[in-house]
Amino acid sequence: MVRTRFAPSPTGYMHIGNLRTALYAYLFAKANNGKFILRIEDTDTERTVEGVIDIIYKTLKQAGIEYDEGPDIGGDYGPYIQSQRKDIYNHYAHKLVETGAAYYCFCSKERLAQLQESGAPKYDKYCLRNVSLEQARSKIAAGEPYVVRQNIPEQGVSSYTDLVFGEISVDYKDLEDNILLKSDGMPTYNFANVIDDHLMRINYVIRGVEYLTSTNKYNLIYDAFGWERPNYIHLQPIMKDSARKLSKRTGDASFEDFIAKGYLSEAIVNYIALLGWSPKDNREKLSMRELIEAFSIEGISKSPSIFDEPKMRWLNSLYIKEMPPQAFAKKSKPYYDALGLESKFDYETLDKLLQSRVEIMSDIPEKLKFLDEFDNFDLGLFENKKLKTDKMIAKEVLPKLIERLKRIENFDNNSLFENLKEFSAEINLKSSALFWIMRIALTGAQVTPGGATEMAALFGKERALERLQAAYKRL
RNA sequence: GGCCCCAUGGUCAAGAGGUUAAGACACCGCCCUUUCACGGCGGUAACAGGAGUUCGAAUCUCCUUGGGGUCACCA
Repeated sequence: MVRTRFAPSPTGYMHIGNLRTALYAYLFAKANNGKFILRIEDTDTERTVEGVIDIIYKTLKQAGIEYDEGPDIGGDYGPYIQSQRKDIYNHYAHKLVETGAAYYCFCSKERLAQLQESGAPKYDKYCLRNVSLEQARSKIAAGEPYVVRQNIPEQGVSSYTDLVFGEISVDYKDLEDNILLKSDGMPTYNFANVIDDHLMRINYVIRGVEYLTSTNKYNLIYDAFGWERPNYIHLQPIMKDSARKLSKRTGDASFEDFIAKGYLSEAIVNYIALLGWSPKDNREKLSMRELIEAFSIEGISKSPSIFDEPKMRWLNSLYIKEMPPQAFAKKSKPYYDALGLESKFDYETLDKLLQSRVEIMSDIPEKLKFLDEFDNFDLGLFENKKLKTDKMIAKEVLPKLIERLKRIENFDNNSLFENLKEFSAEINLKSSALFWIMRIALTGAQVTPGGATEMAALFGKERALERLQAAYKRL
């Protein structure tokens, strides 16, 4: 049974890179009928931010990434919050010391700082060499603060096979005796991840490349306990540009920012799935179901990928177009309300016009700008070289058009269109030219979410005539 | 700087010794058309550089260059 996990530390908002890591771990588990576990890594009490755990729950839920075990839903291997597992880490830390794979260290921060200043490349194993286990135990019994350090062999090479990068070997001399258990009794990531992954039966560890090299150290701990090492899948980061990682700190959008911007969660998930992984076929648009079916390690990229919002926009527009009208209505309403359109316009009509033209929901205000920016539009817009229209022709046509419209009862798009098409023949003007003039006079905008008759229908007879008259007056 | 990793168009990416080097986004053009959008058709654009190996290299090896990661009582 494949078991993967997503193990965020609750230190800030969930950004796109984190979400993608969670997504891949989820997809891999589900692609193999396995389990996906959520674990909260809050061992750094300083950096832990209140309330972030809820954001994590919420974001995963919203993104459709369902975990089988986790803090809020339980499971057989809990607790799933590291700060609640302190005793477990302590137990194993002392056990590890007994095996010789770790040792107690009493060095002060000052000595450590001095060591570093003196140019030492890493910790010098002072306490391993100068403090016997018995001495250490009595110091601890006496209440002296201590940490537990990993005892990295002084010679040799460590290696393992990453499922995407292949064999990764590192010389032990390039590895440091990192702290496993801090003086506050909390474990560091270096220790907790191993203990928990083993205890929680995680057999595929999927995480960022920043752990690619240090995984060699973690394997030493598995070995010391006689535990089976998991499989590893390391992921390159998502970049803002070729030099910078995407990060909340540099003001890059988080999942919820994109949601707020009017992206659909399905589109975001779809897009980030494709950033660093590709299916064997050419599909670009995949549902969660399809992602699960298509996901495989071979498709994972070995190089970082740059986040490209225009492509996500395009994907989003695909999802918007296929939304049921009611779903679109639900999303568009807040935007209409914010523009103060309530009771002025028929939302259903607006929806029909906009659903195929909007890429992300927040495009709506821009697309509807012509509704209130009308009075002083540029009269030069009447000029259209291809259709051979200009102000003069508009001035000539508009009064006739107004008279004609006055006599039309049905102000729905189709009736208007048929009627005015005939009208254009009667006055001997190309229908496209007539519609151009009419649309400009009606909206004052070069670009509108629909043609002349659609705009007229949107305004309704009374307001359409008012606008046409106002435009005529200015000519 | 030491160590580890990576390198195909502007971006995402197929490609695993022999291809006219896919496809998508973006961009440009044409068509459709009551504007715009959608849709359809087409176009511009890439194997970082240099040595090898080989009959043959985007694919294998080495070097250079560029980029990323890592060297915390952070994860």
